Amino acid sequence: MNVDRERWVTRVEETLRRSGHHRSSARPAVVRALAEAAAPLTVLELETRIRLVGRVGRASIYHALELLCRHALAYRLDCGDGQARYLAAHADGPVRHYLACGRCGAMVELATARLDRAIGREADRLGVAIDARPLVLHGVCAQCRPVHPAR
Amino acid sequence: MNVDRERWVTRVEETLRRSGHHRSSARPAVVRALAEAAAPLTVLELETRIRLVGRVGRASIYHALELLCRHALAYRLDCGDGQARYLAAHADGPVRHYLACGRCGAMVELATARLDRAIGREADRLGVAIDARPLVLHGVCAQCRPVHPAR
DNA sequence: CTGAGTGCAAACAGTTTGCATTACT
DNA sequence: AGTAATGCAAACTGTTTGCACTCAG
Repeated sequence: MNVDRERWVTRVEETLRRSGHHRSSARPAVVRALAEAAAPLTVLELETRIRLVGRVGRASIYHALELLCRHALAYRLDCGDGQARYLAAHADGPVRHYLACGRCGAMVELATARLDRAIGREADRLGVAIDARPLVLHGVCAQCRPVHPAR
Repeated sequence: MNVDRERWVTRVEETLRRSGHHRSSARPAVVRALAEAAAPLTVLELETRIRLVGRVGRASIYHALELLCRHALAYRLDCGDGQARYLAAHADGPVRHYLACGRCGAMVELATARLDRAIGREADRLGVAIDARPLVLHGVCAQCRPVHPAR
């Protein structure tokens, strides 16, 4: 929702400002692109979107993403295709998990509750701590399935 | 267990033989190293172990692993540290999931049942297919936890 | 003899880093 | 003025590929 995105942008700017970071051109562009993204984006996708507005060096994008992740303002996802994807870390609610469709490449959002509960129980049982970070499962989305398109 | 490993090696050799693949020096070394591994191994780790016995080119290791994965005889795991890890795909029982300890790097095996059930339900609900492949969660293992070392 | 395997070296892709320049505060 | 950000270019890392040579079937 748009409100969430606004709120996230605000939180990012405030967090970084309080940490003594300047507010210049490149990073805000990355933040804006991440905020408007419907799904996790690769660095190249981010760059493409940002280039629609202005020129930004790739190194700056990496710098910005690293900063965001370090402050837990964004997540870096590993989708298994050799390039990282980045996602805004909205503060409200639990982390979202995704299904990466091996056919069309879509990232389908999964319901978290059940999964998180199972993960939490397993963590308790083993006495380990499991990070609350987005999970990427692999499979085939509903649209791409050969039979039973829905169900 | 050793029986499983033996069985896996046999299955690998038979599967590849039936697919018209030769049986030469490098690949069997990779298979042996994978069979004896207690946890998923990186290519470098594999290479190191293989070098204890004889010389094998890195390209051959990659070739062999690609072949194994293509035949679903091994899994390639993404642990988020930029290098793939490989794991023998034992035929018996469900896939194993792991916790990668962010502190010591250990790969702790998780119980699959609960997790798989949650994943299966979510797949049904959304009408998607989710691959049965090993999952890598991130966190801190029991030994590395600051408080509550066990529990 | 044929087709697969091997392994060196070179190519590649994504990411990271060095550093001089620019810009914010 | 002082400190962080930018962005080019170069370095790095893990992985893939081209290819000549070797070897199993």
